[in-house]
Amino acid sequence: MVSIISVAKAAGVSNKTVSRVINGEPYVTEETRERVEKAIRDLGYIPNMAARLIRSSRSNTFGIITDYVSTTPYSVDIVRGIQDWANANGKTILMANTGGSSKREADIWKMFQSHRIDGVLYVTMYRRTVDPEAGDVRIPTVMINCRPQTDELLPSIEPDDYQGAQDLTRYLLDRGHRKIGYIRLNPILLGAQLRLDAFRKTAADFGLAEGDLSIRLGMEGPVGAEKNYVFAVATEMLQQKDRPTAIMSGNDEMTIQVYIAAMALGLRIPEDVSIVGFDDFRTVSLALKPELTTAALPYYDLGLEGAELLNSVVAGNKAPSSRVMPCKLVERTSVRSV
Amino acid sequence: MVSIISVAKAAGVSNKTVSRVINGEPYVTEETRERVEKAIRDLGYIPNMAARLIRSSRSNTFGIITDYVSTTPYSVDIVRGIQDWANANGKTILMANTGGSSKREADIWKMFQSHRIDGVLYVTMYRRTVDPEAGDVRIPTVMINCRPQTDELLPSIEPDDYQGAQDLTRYLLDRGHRKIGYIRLNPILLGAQLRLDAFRKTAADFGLAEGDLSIRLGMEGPVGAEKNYVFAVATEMLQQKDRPTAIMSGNDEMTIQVYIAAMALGLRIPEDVSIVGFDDFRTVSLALKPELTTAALPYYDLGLEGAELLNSVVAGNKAPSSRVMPCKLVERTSVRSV
DNA sequence: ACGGGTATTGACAACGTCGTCATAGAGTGA
DNA sequence: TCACTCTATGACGACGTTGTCAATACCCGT
Repeated sequence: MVSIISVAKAAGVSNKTVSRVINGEPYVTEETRERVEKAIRDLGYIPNMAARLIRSSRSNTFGIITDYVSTTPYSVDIVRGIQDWANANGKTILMANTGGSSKREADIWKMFQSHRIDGVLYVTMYRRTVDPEAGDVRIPTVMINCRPQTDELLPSIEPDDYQGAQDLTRYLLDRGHRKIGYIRLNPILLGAQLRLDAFRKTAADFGLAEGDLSIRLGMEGPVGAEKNYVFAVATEMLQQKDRPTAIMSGNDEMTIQVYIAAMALGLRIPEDVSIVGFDDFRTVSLALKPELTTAALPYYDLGLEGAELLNSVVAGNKAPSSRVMPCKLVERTSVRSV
Repeated sequence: MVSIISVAKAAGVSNKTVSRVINGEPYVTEETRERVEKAIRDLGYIPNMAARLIRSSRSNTFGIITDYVSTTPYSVDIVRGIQDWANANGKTILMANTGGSSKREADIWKMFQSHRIDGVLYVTMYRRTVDPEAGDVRIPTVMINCRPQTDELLPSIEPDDYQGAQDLTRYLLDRGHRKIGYIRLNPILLGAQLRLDAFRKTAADFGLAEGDLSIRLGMEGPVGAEKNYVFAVATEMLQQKDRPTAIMSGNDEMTIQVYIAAMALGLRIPEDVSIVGFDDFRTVSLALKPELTTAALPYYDLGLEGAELLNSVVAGNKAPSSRVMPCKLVERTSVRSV
C-alpha cells in the first residue's frame, strides 16, 4: 500500500511536509504543495484512517445500533438521514443490528469500543423505551425514536405523536365530523397511547362526548407477531346503525384493512366514510384509492437531527436532553366535509 | 485509553505476552494466562482495531454501498442479512449511501479505501444494472440485487425473478385459470422483463393463446416518481365482458390497487377474481383481506449469501461469477380454483 | 553587519499492536 | 554429563501518521 513516505520520496520532501499538505496546514510553499499533490495523484495515495486514529485518538466515526430493521418499513429513513449527515460532515458510519438479542447488543458495544468510535446513535425501528447495554465505559450516546427506560439522562430525539394525532383530529372536526371511530395501535408502541390521548383530549376539548367516539383495539402482542383485529373491528364499527362518519387508525398499514372492510360493505370512501391514517407510509398511502390523508412521521429528520445532536454532545457542548420533532399532516383525498 | 501496555504492567508481564493471551497463541502458562485475563477484566481493556490493522493490514471490515434505501421497503432485509453474517463471523460493517449521486459514490469508494476495508458489497434496493465508480484500485466487490452494466466479471447475487413468476403462473394454471391478466412492473426494473417473459412463456407452453392473456403496463418513469396506471388499468381490465379470472401484478404494492379496483366494481376476491402479487412485502400481503398469495423475494438470503461470497473472494478463492436465489411461492387465500 | 522576527522544512518520537528473534529454563536421550 | 529440543517469555522494531521541536533561510529595521 502506498503510504505517506512513498509520496514524500516521490516528491523529494519529508513525510511531515506531505502530512502538512494533506491536512491543509500552513507553511508550505505553493510550489512544494503542487509537487506533493502531483505525487499524491500519481501514486494514488489515500490516507490511512487507522494510522491517523492511532495518533489522534479521534476516529471521526459514529456507530449506529438498530434493533429490528424494517418492522416499520420506512423507519430506515432514519438511517438514511444519519448517513446523509455523516456524508456531508466527513464522518464514517459503523452499523450493527442487535436483532433483539441483548448478548449481541453487548458484543456490539464492545466492537464499537474496539474501533474507538466517537459516539453511538441508538435507533429503534418503532418508538419505544429501551435499556441500552452500554457496558461500563460511557460513550456519548443519542437515542433516536426511543428513550431510556431508566431515568438516565441520555439525550433523545422522538417524533411528536401527540401533535400529529391532534392535528389529524382537528382536521376531522374542522370538516364537520362528530362521530369518529378510532382503531388503536399496538399498545406496546410508545406512540400508541400518545396518539390515543391526543385524539381523546382534542375531541373532548371540542365538546364531543365520550359516546361520540368509538375506540377499539386493532392490534396487540409482540411486535412482528401481533394479533390483528383491524379488519374485524373496522367491519363491526361500520355495521353499527349509528356508524362513525370518519375513522382514524393507528397507522397506514392498518388503514388498508379499514379500506377493504368499508368497500366490502359497499361503502364508498370518502363519500360514505372518511378515513385517515398515521405515518405517511407512502407505499400504502399513495397506493390506496382515494389516496390517504395522514400524518407523516419525520423519520429522515430524526436521523439528521440525531446525528447533529450526537456531534455536539461529542464536541462537549451541553445538549438539550431531549427533543421532539413534529409530524406533518399530509392532506390527500380520503376525507370529505359533512 | 487503556492499552496492552497498561495490562502488561498490571499483570507483571511483557506486552507481547498479553498479545499472546489476547490472540489465543500457544506458549503461555495457564497461570500467566489467568493473571493476564484478570488484568484485562479489571482494567476493562478492549483491543484497538486501528492499531491491529496498521500492523496486519487486514481490517476485517466490509463496506456496503447502497443506492436508495427503502424504495422497496423490505429490501433493507438485504442489509440485515449482511449484518447477521458479519456478526456471526466477527466482521465489521461500514455503511454508506450514494443517494444516486455518482460524485458521492466516488467519495465513498475513497472513504472505504482510507479505512482499508477488505471488500465491498454493492447493494441496490431494486434490481437493476449499475456501473460502480470503483476508481483505479480494485477492491474485491460483490454485487447484490444488481449486475454490472459493462461486462466486467464482478460476481453478483440476484433473485430469480423468472422462476418466481413461472411458479406463480403455473400455480394459476394448475387451478384452472385460462384467462389471466398481467399488470406490468416499471420496465426500468431488471425483474420486470424477466417476470413478464416467464409469464408469457409458461402460459404459452401450457397451451394458452396470446389472446387469453391481457397484458398491460402498470407503471413507468424514474423510480420514486413513476407514473402510476395500476388502478385505471385494473379497473378497465375487470370491466371487459370477457374479463380474466385471475390477475397477476408486478408486485404486492400494485396489488393494493388491484384489490381496490375489484372491490369498487363489486367483485369479490377470490370468488369473482383471483389475485396474485410478487415480493411478499408482508406489510401489504398480510394486511390485504383475503391475504395475498405471492412469491417471496429472498432479500435476507441475498445479503447472507453475498457476504459469504465476498468473504471467499477476499480469501482469494475463485468464486462462481454469478448466482441466482430462488423466490419462494407463499400460498395464502387470494386464489381459488375455477 | 547585526539582532529579531517569520516562513519553510525536516528529524524524531509516539500512538497500540504484533511479528521476529533472542534468551533461559526444563526435559530427553545417549 | 552433553548436546538437543521444547516451552515460556521478553526486547525490539515496524506499520502510517502527526505532534513537537529544532534547523535553516529569508527579510526587516537599525
